[in-house]
Amino acid sequence: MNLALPQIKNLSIREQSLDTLREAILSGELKPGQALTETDLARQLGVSRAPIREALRILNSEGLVETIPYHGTTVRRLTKTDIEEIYSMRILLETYAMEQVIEKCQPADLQRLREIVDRMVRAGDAGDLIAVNALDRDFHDALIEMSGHQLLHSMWLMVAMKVRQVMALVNRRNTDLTLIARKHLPLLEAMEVGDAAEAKTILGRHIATAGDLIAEDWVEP
Amino acid sequence: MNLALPQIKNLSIREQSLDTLREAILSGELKPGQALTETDLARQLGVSRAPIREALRILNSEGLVETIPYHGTTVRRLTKTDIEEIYSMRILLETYAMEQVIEKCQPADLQRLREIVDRMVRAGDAGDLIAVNALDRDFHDALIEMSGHQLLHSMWLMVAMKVRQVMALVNRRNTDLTLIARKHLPLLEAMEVGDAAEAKTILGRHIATAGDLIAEDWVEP
DNA sequence: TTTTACGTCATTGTCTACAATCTACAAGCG
DNA sequence: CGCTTGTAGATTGTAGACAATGACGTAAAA
Repeated sequence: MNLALPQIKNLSIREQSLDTLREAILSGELKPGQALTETDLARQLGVSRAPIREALRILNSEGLVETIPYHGTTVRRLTKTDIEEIYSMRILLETYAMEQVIEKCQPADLQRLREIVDRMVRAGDAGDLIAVNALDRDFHDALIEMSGHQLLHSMWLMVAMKVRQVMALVNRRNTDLTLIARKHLPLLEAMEVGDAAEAKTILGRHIATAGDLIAEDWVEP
Repeated sequence: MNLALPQIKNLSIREQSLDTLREAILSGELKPGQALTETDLARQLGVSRAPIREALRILNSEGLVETIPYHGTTVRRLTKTDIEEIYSMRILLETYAMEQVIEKCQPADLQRLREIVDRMVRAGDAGDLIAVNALDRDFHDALIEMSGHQLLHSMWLMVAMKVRQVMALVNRRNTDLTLIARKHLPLLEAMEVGDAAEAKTILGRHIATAGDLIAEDWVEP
């Protein structure tokens, strides 16, 4: 018997609340400084306070919200220093992953990355900003994943979340999409010839310039 | 009026429970695989389940425990791979911190480190294992802190917790205390002359050998 | 006018009771 | 005997009520 029935997912209310709130924060729907009162959230999501509280504790330990006892929970504010730290940590984690991946040098991995970049280039030519961003995330996510380093991956998830949030909050200046996509090409080439030093340099610069652009005209509300 | 009265700490029950449980895990009192039933914990700590649950959610997102829905929470098991990952991450984070610290080169920082090492050497000569360990932690903690990188610090806290747990669980072979303490001396010298490359190399080896010793004869229960 | 004391209100912290779910084992059926 | 199905016990998930705390405004006193 195999009817290909869809898996029934029965996530707990806590998990659903957590996902909803986190998504709202990362998408910029909930802005830094915004107060999150448990009662309101519970009413809005149609649940009781208990699962909301547990979700908020998790978001707190993820560094997305801040809680002051008996005072309230707010979406964590992002300073310019935060941005710089996020991007410097990105460089550290990703270049390390790059090193590990090149060391193992699995052809299948390289092909997977190349496919992502190809699609990114096509999306860039088509002017599809959203697709380019999604594929860019996929690329860097894949890189970390391919390192096979679980702890690295979990740390990177934290940083990647904050990157998403920053990207959602920043007033995107008219960026050259085709340029972003094509910037990944020399990186891929360095990986294919196994030049770890070159690949790390390119990747580092790639991330640093992206971070600098954002940190440069970051205005704190 | 200044009676030097001790500060009255009125931490929430959740925080107290969290600290208690975390300490129990990191000290090895609660061993990997150990089941943590909310009702039992609540009864033992003399509180209700609600704050216990919130504490467990936090420990879960810190990676110290694992929760399976409707099944229970257990202390996370540590595999040999986990150990290797923990120590490789330590190297990555600490060498980066070292780079940052040397770049800024504050004499006061160096002096602070030297004081810690001096005390460590003395404790080593006195055969005080506990003091040596505490001072070793202080040293590496100070190094990270002096980098002034908050995000780095928060990530390092996660790794440092797991290091503590591993250290508590491993059957310590009769290590040469004076050797451990004195191993920090060449590191300090490299820092004082501002030789970043040398300092990073020494630090990396220092941590790697410590990790290898532990990973080597790690037996999973 | 300034300062202090106090009461009100909103919000979080905690507790208890009840519902939902899982595991394991026993009972029914071929 | 083997498989499925039902049931019991334990554990987690959720809800709602109540207590504790802190902020703010108001009024009384210096």
